[in-house]
Amino acid sequence: MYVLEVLPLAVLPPQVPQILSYYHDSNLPKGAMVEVPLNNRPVTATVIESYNLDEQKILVKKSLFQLKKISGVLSAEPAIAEWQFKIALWLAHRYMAPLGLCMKTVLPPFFLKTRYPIESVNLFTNPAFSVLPSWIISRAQDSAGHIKPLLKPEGAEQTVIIVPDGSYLPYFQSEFKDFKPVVLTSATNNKDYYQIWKEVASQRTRLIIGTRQALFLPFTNLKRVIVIDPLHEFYKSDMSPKYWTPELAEMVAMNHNARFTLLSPLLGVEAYEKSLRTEIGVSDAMKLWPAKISVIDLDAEFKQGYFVSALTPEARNILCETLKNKPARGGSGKVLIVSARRGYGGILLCQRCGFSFKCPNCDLPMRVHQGTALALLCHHCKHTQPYPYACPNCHSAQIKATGPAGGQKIYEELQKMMTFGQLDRVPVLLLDADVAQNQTEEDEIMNEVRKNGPHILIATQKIFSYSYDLNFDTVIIPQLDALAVGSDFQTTERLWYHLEKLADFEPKRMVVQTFNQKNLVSNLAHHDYSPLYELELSARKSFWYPPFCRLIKLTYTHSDYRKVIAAARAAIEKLKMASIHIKAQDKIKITETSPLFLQKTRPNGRNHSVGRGTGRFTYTIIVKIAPDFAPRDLLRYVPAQWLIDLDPRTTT
DNA sequence: AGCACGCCGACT
DNA sequence: GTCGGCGTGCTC
Repeated sequence: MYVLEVLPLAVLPPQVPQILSYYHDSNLPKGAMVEVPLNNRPVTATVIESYNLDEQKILVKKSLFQLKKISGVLSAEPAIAEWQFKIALWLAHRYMAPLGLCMKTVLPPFFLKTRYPIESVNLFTNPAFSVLPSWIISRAQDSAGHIKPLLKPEGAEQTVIIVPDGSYLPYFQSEFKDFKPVVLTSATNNKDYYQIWKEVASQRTRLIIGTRQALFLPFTNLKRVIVIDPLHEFYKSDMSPKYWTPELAEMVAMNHNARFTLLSPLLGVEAYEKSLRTEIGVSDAMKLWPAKISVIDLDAEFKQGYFVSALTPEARNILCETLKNKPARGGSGKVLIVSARRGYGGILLCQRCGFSFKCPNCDLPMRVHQGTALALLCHHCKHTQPYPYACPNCHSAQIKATGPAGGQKIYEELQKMMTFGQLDRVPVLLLDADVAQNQTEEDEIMNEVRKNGPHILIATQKIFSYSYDLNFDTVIIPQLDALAVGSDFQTTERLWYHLEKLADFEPKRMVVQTFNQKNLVSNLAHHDYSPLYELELSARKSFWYPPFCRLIKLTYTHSDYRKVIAAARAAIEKLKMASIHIKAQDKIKITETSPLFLQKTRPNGRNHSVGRGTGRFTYTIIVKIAPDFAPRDLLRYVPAQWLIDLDPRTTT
């Protein structure tokens, strides 16, 4: 009789051991696949270790519980390679995620459906995390031009280029077509995926371009890992394990002793800080801001009473000029207006009593939208209701929309200008989540924009994905401040990032309207970041934010308000006790927020049908820990059912 | 996370 | 009587 230590490919709660023991009548190698009974249901599992029961004299565990027999063998040969185990372990450890889930994340979608080649090349001869410089090029303009010198077409060396999402692919695919790249995305079907897998394993492929799952391919001679636009928010996985793709990419690069390169429009505060301490190479290919920037002070405009439309008179003039002077200046006459919001305008407020119109489901402010008529739409649950004509609280008719103008409002303003002959008639296009509900619709709009001749495109942040293969003569930001609303300690950094991304459109003119960021913009124009980083770092230091601490986001969701409060109290109490118990009070800070009412996201089984409301409450606890404190030591005490997000992207 | 078990209300 | 909703607890 043998005992198998197996890892079930299922989600096990963090406080339960992730590796379980079963009986089997024969020996099985690591990576073999079995089916085991887990809580009376069959689950696939992979063998981690097996030993002969007779040889193992000290089986203390045996007294604690009755071992069960495995219910079947799916593959007596290893189906999971050592390198896949290694990545899964790293993910589980780094992000405090269930190991079985991490294993599943690493495996290809055709796993157990088709036999696939198991890695035979002896990898990982290097000690983990050997010191290897990370190269950061803080300029993404002409990305392909920066990458090409790194690639060597001869030999069998492999390079992987990681992009945030599929919209980056056409540009890179065509730029590197001489290298015959294979492309892997979440849209790749199983058959193609399998083909790519085999080609990569046999070193027939030298260049792989893909989204994050390309990091799980069976590289055999990986020499370069390049991450495009590493500050992009899409790089944070929204499903557990919530890994940060550039970090995973760096781990993969280290395992293969490959050169690791980040290509970003902005270095970023944390990388800047890292570059002060370590030997990472930073190369900034961008010395001058390409555009002539006009900064317009919205405060002053407001005081003068001109502030009635999304575009100030100066912005309108520059817009008119761009369209008029296009042939003379040899430009394309294309204008991009970056709107912060979907829809028509901001939120609705009663001017008399201050009543604000909130979503009956979510308790979040409704946004003004323009359909066949003006209406209110909840951006969270899509609930819609007619535009009110009076305040339901005080019956006053003085209802006013406040907040930044949405794309629809800007569109309307431009149409008016054209009707009154203030602006040349050119096609005006709108790109936001309302107009482009799927990729096909988005492609249609973007193809229209790419056509020759002047266009005005009003777009939300969606447009940033196209910064590699699109140019605009003029870029207008009606309200810069609004691009970072809802952000937290990273607000300033996000604004720098957005501005630098806009520079990738290589505009000749840029108009930035802002309330609070006048100095920021003029500093950017000189492209002198060090003082900005130093200032930002000192702010982060005094408020104890990354990189001076690490953040952990804990969330609890339930439909019953009282349960959320009770769970939050209990969790906070437990964590505080624990930090005293492990004598780490000075390394841990626990921040509690107020519960937020949210629309339920998925109607899954239990836990949410108390009362007749459809909503769910979410409570967020932010824990700050010192960088040298091991998160595991505290997170052991987090009660079950709390979601753990280590190094979260946002704190809300 | 799933899924079984077990306890109280409606109904052929 | 028992069917089934849903709260509770466990996973070698």
